[in-house]
Amino acid sequence: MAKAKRARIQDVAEKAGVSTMTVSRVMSKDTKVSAAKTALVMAAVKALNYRPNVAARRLAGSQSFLIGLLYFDLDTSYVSKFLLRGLKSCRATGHHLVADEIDDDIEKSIVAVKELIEVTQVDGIILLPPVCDIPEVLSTLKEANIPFVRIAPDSQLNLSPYICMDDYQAGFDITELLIKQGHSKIGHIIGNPNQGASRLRYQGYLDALRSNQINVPPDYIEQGMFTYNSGLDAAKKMLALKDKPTAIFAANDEMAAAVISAAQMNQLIVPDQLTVVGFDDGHLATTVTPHLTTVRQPIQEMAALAIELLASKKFTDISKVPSREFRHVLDFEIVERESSQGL
Amino acid sequence: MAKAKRARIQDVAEKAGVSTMTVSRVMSKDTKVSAAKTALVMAAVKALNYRPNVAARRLAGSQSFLIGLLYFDLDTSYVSKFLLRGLKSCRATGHHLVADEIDDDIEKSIVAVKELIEVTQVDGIILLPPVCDIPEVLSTLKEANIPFVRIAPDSQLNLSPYICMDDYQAGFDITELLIKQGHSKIGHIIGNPNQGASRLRYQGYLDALRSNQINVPPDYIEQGMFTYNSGLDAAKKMLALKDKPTAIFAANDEMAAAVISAAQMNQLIVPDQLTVVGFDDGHLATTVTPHLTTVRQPIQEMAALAIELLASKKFTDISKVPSREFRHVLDFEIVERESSQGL
DNA sequence: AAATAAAATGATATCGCTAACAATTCTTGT
DNA sequence: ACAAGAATTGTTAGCGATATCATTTTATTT
Repeated sequence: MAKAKRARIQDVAEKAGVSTMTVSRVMSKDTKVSAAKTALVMAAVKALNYRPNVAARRLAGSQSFLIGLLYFDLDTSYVSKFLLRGLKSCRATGHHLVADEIDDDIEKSIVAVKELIEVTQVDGIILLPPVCDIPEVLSTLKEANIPFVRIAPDSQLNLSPYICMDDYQAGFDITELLIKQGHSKIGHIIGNPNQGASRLRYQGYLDALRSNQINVPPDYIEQGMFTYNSGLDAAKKMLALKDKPTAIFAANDEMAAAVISAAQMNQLIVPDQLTVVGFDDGHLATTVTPHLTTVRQPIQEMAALAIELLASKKFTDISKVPSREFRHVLDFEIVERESSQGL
Repeated sequence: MAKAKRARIQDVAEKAGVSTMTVSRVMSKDTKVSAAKTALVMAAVKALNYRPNVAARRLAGSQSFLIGLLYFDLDTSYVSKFLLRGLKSCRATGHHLVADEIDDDIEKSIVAVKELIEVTQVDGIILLPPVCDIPEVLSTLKEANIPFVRIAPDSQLNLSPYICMDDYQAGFDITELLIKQGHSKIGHIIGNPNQGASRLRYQGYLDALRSNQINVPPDYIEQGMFTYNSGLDAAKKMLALKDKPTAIFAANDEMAAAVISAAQMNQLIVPDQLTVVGFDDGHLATTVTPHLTTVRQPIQEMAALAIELLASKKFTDISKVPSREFRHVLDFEIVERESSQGL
């Protein structure tokens, strides 16, 4: 079987007995084409295994098929997971990803964003946390009238479509898991107060305790910053208590890893003498010993959905979409590993 | 100042007083154009700030302006550093990156590679370690006659251009740093024996000791696997010795982090009672406490160079390039942090 | 210096698709 | 049932570059 050349739009048009424009319309799902012709075209597309030539579309049309990604390099693992999956999804739609780092120098970053929009002509932009909550970035995008999707934003939820997971519920569930295992002396290390997720996870923790009629002393709750060091400090304090907790829920894996280190310094065996659970399921979760029980964030799924939303052009004219359709909540998953155990 | 539309090749041609083909030739550095015309064109290009339209080039020409990246998800931080920088470099040349994961299922992976070549029509491929040493992948690429660049390959160095750092020298230098600081009881945890870098770092360590007339007992050398756990086991053994080392050089940061944990379990203060150095300068290096003294791998620089090589088309016809030009060695850097200290 | 070969340059026809508008068919009100 | 308007479909002309081949210029040989 000789390798046939890639089918072109004309081949499809001929096979379906319609004009190329009709095929083009079907492919871009844009204008309305009668159901009958749509079916004909779809059949021809499938038969010929037709996939539009992206270069030609870009040249002829007004779309660039480029999607921008703005990130802040706090957590490389988060960014890279997102990126790798995003790249994959892009391939399916013929889009390409253009990534740009936002740093502490907001002014300079804004210039970079503007350049991204003007020079690269992206069709849409994805904002990773915490970029998705920088007012200057948001207003720049609004002004430029560029569609954008935010990942796990913390504020101004009616501003754009966004994708998130239910941090509150996850905090609740993982705390309740500990309770079901017989723990009642459960400590918590709160995450960086600047990030909304910290608050939600903390609230979930509190409510899980409350709904099970469990009281914990204020010493069982420490403020962390999502960093290893902050987790270490918090854990040291908590483990120095006369009546120490039997389980500690850290608001991310990095701090949970620190709790394990602190426990080891105190000759406490995890999980026998102290249960530790984290949040994120990043690389660290399976790096430290014992491996962390944690909440798996659906980062890959978020990436796929973000690309899909932007590619669908559903939000191209954002004013036509009721803001209640902005919210996309993805499921999380609790991954039980060796760092937790019943009493 | 009204925003002028982007200059096209025709604008440049007119301004330079030549044909569009001449401009095209200059832009793609392909055929020879007289020095005089080249200068004219370059001047016009600069004056108009002309940048070729990638979509048009792709449509008209035979290049796809796509570069494939094959990775194996061993070390997310490595991949993502590479990716982020690669994406940036691509923007400059108008290329795009298509990433594909290779996993343990080699057969399936080969299919994926073939698809990458045929469907995506990449102009070239970058192989990250350890993909760059999988014979099946290499032979597939050779057969398809696709230009490729390997990053830190271990074998068959005359097969393709490659980019690496001098692992041997880095192992030598960091060991000598410890010696200069007064250490002579220096242990080493060897990396995964399947990766050539392990051997080179180990050899550098040995030679640094030898050239300083230092002998260490065989107990000071342990085999690790580049994983945290393997490092932990190795460190425990070494720290249980009656005459323990005063410094340990682990062949990567992950194992070095484990050494620090082991030290803490043994009530040893790092760096006062034990100096620990790693290799990589990944995320972990500044996550653990104390921060690791380590060798910074020039990953970003490697990414930039890889894209540059592929974009330059210098290696399009690999048979015309003497294999001595394959080798590109980039400088490393020793980063001193708190985990090391003189005696 | 004429003849020939080699190198540099230019003209033209696409590449595969969509924008913009023209033509056709289908609704619908009266 | 017929005209006016709405919805669908088709026609044509590029988008901005390169491939290919034709032409001109320059270098080389005798």
